[in-house]
Amino acid sequence: MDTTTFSALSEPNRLRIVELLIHGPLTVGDIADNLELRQPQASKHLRVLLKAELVEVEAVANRRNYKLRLEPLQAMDHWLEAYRNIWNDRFNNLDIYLQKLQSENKENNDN
Amino acid sequence: MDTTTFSALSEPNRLRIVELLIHGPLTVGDIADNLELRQPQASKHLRVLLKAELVEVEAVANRRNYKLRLEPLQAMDHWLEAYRNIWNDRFNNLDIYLQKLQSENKENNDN
DNA sequence: AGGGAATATTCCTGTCAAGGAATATTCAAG
DNA sequence: CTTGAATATTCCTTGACAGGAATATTCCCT
Repeated sequence: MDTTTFSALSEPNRLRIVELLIHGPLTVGDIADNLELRQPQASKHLRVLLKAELVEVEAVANRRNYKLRLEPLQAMDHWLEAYRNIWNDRFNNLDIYLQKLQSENKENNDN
Repeated sequence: MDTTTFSALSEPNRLRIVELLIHGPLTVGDIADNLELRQPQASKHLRVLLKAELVEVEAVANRRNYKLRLEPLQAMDHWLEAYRNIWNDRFNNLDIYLQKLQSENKENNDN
């Protein structure tokens, strides 16, 4: 897992940008307006997201359409899998434990 | 989604600590040895992970056993869900497209 | 060609984080 | 109660990063 993804998302405004772009590509100005950022800061944050490959640009005339890239998020998802296994196991163990309790309880009632 | 989790994991050594603790609780010294960190740096990184609630401590005598906490990772997993939906949709669309191509091809062969 | 809109870049400044080195704290054992 | 092991904390220095303000760039339109 590459820390650049985490690094890019550790800045609140950049996280908000990523969350905003989930609905579709947006222009720098639109992003700045939506998040109440000044245009230069929006540009700067987008440049970081670009280097982290969390975003891609399409230039159309004067404007730049920034679009979300899913690959780094998929990598995160894949990285999480090892941990997901842990909490799933724990859930399963709890489940088995409860079933065991229940069957023991049934036996007691049968006596 | 809280940026403190991303922030904590954006430091390579801290990420390595989290990846190391997946196998079970470890002592500060063990962590430092495993990752070839100096003890004070290990302590400092653990303090950050502690504040981010990615880790918890159990003091036993002289030592401190640091143990992974899954909640922030579960939160990340939950946050990713919105994006997972996107790439699943895309996969489904591609799948449907391929099925459509296949059935059209069959029709052509039938003619 | 010139003006204005959209965006990027630069410069400056303040803040924060990380590593190194040294020191403080806490605990068990003799 | 002293020593040594394990850990935390402090101080210092350095580098990265974010925001503000100003400016540069690129493009369309007339």
